[in-house]
Amino acid sequence: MSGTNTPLPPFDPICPMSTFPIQIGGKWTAMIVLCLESGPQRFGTLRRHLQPISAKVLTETLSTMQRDGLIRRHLVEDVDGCGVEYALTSLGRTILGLIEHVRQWTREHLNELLRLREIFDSTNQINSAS
Amino acid sequence: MSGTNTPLPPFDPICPMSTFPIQIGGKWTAMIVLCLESGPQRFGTLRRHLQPISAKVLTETLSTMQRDGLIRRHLVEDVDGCGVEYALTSLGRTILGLIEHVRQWTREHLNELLRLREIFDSTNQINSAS
DNA sequence: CTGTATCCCCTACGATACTG
DNA sequence: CAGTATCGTAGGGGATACAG
Repeated sequence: MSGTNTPLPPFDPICPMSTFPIQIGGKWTAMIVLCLESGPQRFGTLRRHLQPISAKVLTETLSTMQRDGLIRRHLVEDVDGCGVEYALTSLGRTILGLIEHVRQWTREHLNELLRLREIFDSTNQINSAS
Repeated sequence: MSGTNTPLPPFDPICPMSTFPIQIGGKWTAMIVLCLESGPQRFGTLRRHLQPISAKVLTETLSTMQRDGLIRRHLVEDVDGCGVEYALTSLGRTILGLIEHVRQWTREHLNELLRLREIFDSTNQINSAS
């Protein structure tokens, strides 16, 4: 009823690039590709969907992706005026395959990596006091 | 005879991460994994092999990789004294698969991406004079 | 709604010099 | 040979405010 809900799910925790950074393009590129997988999205929708992202960074990333031919931008007619939509190109869709491989690796091996990291950190007590 | 040549090829130009950054770990992580694919390597050999890398960054990267269980470090006996060798662990070997996928994507799609980028840049003449 | 324009900050990365 | 110790830097990312 309220109508302004995001039409997409709140965003699935993907491969946690913070713990082991496997990055495709910028920090948000892969997530944007995933957001666009099921169809074109508006700027505002992407923004809400990617939550803590700033307008500036989203604009920058989308611009770079358009430059590289990963997405296409087109205007849409809205009730209250102008709107913009972003859609994956066929080249952009090829990124989906890459992401899938990354996610698969993550599913299979990230836990072990994290476990070994913890063991290493607790073995070599580097920082405890100053 | 001279003996100090790098036993490995000068380094194959991999997926040019500078033109389209697809990064696994740090800037050099993937390349180090590739260097170690065919067997353990000494610190100095890696250094020469990765050429413009600084000792500090190489040390840092190797340390991180060891922490994450991607490589193992062990001492070796040399003619003139101490030496160190780095070798891939089984977990580290799983990265090879990831890299292969990235390289395949690169082979198949990077040229098109670069072409589209050039077209975009020449169409939107952004920077020419001030 | 869809962006620009600033400003700031932090972290990789790099250059250089020095040590066991 | 295999690193440490410093110092410096560039740029990616973030917060906030403003504009068409």
